[in-house]
Amino acid sequence: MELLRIYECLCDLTRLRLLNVLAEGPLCVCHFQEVLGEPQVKISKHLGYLRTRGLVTARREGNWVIYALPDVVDRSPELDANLACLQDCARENAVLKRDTAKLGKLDRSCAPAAVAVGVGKRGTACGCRPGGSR
Amino acid sequence: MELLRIYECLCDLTRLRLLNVLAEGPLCVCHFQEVLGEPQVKISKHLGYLRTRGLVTARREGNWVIYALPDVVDRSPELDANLACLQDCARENAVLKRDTAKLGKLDRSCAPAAVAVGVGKRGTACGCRPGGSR
DNA sequence: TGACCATATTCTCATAAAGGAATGTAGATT
DNA sequence: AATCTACATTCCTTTATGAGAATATGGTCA
Repeated sequence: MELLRIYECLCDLTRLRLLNVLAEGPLCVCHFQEVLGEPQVKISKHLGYLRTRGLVTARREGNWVIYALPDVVDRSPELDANLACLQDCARENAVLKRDTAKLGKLDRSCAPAAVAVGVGKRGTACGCRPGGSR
Repeated sequence: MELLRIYECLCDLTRLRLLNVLAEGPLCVCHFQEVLGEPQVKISKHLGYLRTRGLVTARREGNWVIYALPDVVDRSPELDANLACLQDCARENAVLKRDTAKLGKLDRSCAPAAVAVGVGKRGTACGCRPGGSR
């Protein structure tokens, strides 16, 4: 039951926050770390969880990995409905709103737009400094 | 976070089926048993789970207990949105559709409509025979 | 090649959740 | 009072889930 898999993805706070942030556009792992303020393992594992269940996609871009929601045409009706519902609910939710606000204040140096402009070629370090990997 | 509690309720198949059936109207436990084809403990425990989290209400009616979705005015926006979303998704889901169809074929002798008509007074056994409690 | 950066995986532990058997309970019937 | 019916709870076992520390991987840069 695909619907059930969707809800299993939604029933954890960290994953809810990840999906909420992703609704604003694709993002790399280090920016998730910064926005959520959670350690790298945690972020990475939950992104992996979402990925294996088809709730997000991932592509490598130089040193970092960009996660995104599936293209609208690729979404099942259930997924589409639930992502929309989550968006609705997020507007009344303190935690999710705070994350979204925090995201807005970042200069997303490794967001796909920036990457497309050539950051990938020059390969300067990613803009965010959540304290590094360890 | 209330939204999270909702998703925690939705991330189990049995509970999903219970809520889906409840969308058709209030129902007693023995009818849930019959529609889902699951043992009494399982049904009862999951209804308890939903109840403590405010996803359903329960009232005693003679020998049996009638469960229902909260009145629309009592629902949080999040709950309302997600119940509506579930309804949408249910229309494309084999298991949920089958449950709903099976429910339609029951004569719900202990449904509140019937109870209001006086079955409670006479107290004949409930229409369903899922094999009894043990 | 070797250092480095961003990310993923493995191991381990603690906690939670689901299922079933057996038993308890509230209210109705006789 | 004894019994029955519908439902809830307790106890136990099994399985799943989440978290963190440590380590590995894939790609980049000097």
